[in-house]
Amino acid sequence: MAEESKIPQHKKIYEILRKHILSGVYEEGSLLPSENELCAVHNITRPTVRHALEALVADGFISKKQGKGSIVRKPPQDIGILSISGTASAIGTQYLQTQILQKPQIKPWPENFPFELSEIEFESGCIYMERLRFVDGQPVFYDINHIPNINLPRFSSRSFENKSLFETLRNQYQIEVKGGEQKLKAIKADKLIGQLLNLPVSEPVLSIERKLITNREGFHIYSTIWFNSAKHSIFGTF
Amino acid sequence: MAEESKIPQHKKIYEILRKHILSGVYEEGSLLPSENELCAVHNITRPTVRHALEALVADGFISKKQGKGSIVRKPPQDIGILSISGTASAIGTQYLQTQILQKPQIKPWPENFPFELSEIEFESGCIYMERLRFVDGQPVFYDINHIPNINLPRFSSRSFENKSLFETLRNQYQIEVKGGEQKLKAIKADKLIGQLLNLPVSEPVLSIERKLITNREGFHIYSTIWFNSAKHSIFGTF
DNA sequence: CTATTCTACTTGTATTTACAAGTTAAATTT
DNA sequence: AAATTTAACTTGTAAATACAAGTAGAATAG
Repeated sequence: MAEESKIPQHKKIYEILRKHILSGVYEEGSLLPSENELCAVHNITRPTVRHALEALVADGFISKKQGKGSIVRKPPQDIGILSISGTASAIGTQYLQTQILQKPQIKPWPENFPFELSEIEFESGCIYMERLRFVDGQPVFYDINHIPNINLPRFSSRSFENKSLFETLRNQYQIEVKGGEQKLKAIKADKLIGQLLNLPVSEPVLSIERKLITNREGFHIYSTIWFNSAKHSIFGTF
Repeated sequence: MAEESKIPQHKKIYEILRKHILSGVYEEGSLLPSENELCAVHNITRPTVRHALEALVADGFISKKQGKGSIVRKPPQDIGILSISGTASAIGTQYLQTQILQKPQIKPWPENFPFELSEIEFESGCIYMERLRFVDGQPVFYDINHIPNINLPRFSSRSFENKSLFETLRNQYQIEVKGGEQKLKAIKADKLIGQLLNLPVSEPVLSIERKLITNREGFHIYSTIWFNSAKHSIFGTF
């Protein structure tokens, strides 16, 4: 047989599965054939199949669950149009100063919370905090955070002045952000935002609402961020 | 020896290397110990080491080069503060209509182009195109694209009405977007942008400037996008 | 009928082995 | 001295194998 295959096996399997997911052969939420089935069908070994599947996981086409299988996800259609991947550093922490406007405080969830909460999240109440962050002495962004008060001993007494909230969660509580969703908008600054960010009212401000998914099932972090983009941009690599 | 290790080996190696990169044991741009060295030091096998390294690649801590080694990257510090990862679908292509304002056209690069170009990019000129995109009959975003005119036969005669520019590049030319950088701002609409997006002048508009890195070395895609966020948000999962 | 156990699946972890292919610098040849 | 070849690295691909661990449904015991 003529070996026209310069592309590796795992890449071929990746491409086949990717195409099938995008073209709807496998429906969203359904299971991919098991790794052993894929081995048999394509006549390759399991490590190779797993290599392909890991790439599909990394690219968001599937998620895997031990004992169950590989679940087809909503495909990241329209890739690149406005989409962003990877991890970005906004401005660089070294020049970023943080002022805590509201120390972590246990409260009930606000009414009309823009995201749907699970029962356990709702019953546990939330930890609320507000921060204002400065670059070169000028306020650049203001963020409020809602975190479910589930198994976070001593959290509200920790300092977040110079530490990243997320590094603390990772190091002290083994909570890692796995992904999330967000909405971006350009809006006019209202009176409060204008005051905080030192901007005239109705100047454009970038607003981000996000829900972050963590490695703890049902544990989400909710943030709203207002960004003063007059003198700075949000810069990100991905 | 007491086996207190419930966490897998590859995860342990990942954590060790991650910590060392973040704490500056390995400088940016330098090489990690080779896979075989890591095997010897930690007394594990190469597939396990590679598993850990693949995770580091996925998380942006290193990049790898065959024959050379694993290169330490600028760590994605400040993860989560304003950072975005994964792949997002902005609005969903099914409701998105595209109007080509300027068909792909070969031009020299504009003066004062905001990004630095490689010599080969500059000498080849660029393919320029403008699109206006609609949701529910209303203009939602306007984008201009600069693509280096390197080995893209028949490109300027292709239709992009209903296809994603990026899908075309992937399917017809095997060009894949591997990453990139971008700047986001909230700005006031000027006269032109206001006209195109059907907005009063000085309404807030979201602007994105991006440089995309592809699997072709030295081949980048440059885009500027203006987004009307009055009635829609940019929504993304990651 | 209910609760438990078992079994047959699934993916997860890990070793061992072998060769291919790209990179770099030393050794050799011209 | 310069160009070429070689050797010693590096990561990339891929097989064969084994067992661990989670899931779900069937079989069983109460």
